Amino acid sequence: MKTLSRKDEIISVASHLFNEKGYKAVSMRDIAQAMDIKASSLYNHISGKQEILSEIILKVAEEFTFGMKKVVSENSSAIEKVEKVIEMHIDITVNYSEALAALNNDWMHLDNTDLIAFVKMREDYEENFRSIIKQGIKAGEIKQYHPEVILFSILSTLRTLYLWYQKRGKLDVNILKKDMVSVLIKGIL
Amino acid sequence: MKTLSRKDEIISVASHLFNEKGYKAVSMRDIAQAMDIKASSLYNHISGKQEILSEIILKVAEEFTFGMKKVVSENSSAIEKVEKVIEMHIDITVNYSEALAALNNDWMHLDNTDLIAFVKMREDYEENFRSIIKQGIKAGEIKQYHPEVILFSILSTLRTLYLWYQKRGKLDVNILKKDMVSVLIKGIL
DNA sequence: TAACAAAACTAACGCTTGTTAGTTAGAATT
DNA sequence: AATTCTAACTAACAAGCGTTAGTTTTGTTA
Repeated sequence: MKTLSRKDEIISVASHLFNEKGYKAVSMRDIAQAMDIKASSLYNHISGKQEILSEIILKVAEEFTFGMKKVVSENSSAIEKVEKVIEMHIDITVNYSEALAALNNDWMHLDNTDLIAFVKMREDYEENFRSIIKQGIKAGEIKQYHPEVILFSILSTLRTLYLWYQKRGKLDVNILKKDMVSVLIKGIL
Repeated sequence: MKTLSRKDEIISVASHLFNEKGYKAVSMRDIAQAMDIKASSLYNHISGKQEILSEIILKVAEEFTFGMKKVVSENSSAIEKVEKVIEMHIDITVNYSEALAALNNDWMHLDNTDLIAFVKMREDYEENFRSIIKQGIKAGEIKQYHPEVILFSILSTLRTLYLWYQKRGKLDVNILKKDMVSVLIKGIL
């Protein structure tokens, strides 16, 4: 196991604090204090507060983008693809649960190019998911509900999962996958 | 139609700004500027920034508490109660969509007694919902999934609804209710 | 052990924050 | 007409913010 670089430590500590109070409510002095150093020392490792935020958010956003790309390229039914997306979400949630707080609540504090990049990734992601659902409806695999309502319903649950995962003490991943797939899929078959 | 008091105007403007950027990212000067007055003038109507936040959040939280109390006291099946809860959520979302942003994302910035009161209301609310679901499972109306997973899945969707309602341009309430009830209920029958 | 790099420190900067004090202009009430 | 109320204003405060410059400590390598 590789040891964390000092920069990675900062990002990890910051993720934890952002998760609790949000980006704007956490100061550089807060982050430094949690590491038992002074705020100015942080600047030996990172260029500023913005860099911390964008590293946290964009890293996870890229995971989602990559995962979705993989699912879309697969040769399988729409329902199977939806299952894969659900499982991907759960895997990312388990590995990055604190970063997901920043991604969900603080993305609007990204600046300029990072903000644009993030919004684009998010829109593309949703559009890909929407396509899978539409395909499934057309193929008769999925009920004829408004695709937007199905998309919204599933995505809301997946995007909020990090909160419940943190609260209900780190549930078993495989059980979680099985239950979530059941509950989210059975309703649309 | 009663005209808004100056205090209510402040709360309305603040809700809008909190909805866009979050409580900590909005300054008293921002709120004042949006009303074309100076920040210090706000203090003729409210005691401070904290009061604005707690008025926004607690008012909606009490709506939820009241609505849930009403549903619980009804003499109807578990599934009917779940339907009522969904419809109540949609009604509140339509009437307070901007306040819901603060309730969901900024509740942790409430202080002392307000924070305690809010967390209690939230826990009670979830516990009531959980009971309805457990009843429904015991009565054979609802599938034998883990109650926590059903609770989480439905509640996530309802709690995030305000975001979609804002984005997809104010959908028709009755259509929304019908679709949401279908999608959320059919999966657990 | 001398040299070098990594990572901490102190001190301070200009700016923004929530809030207070004291004042003023206009409207409503007596 | 005199008084009170409402709601705005200017000016300032102490504290906190992100960040920079320059210096010192720490640990590794030659």
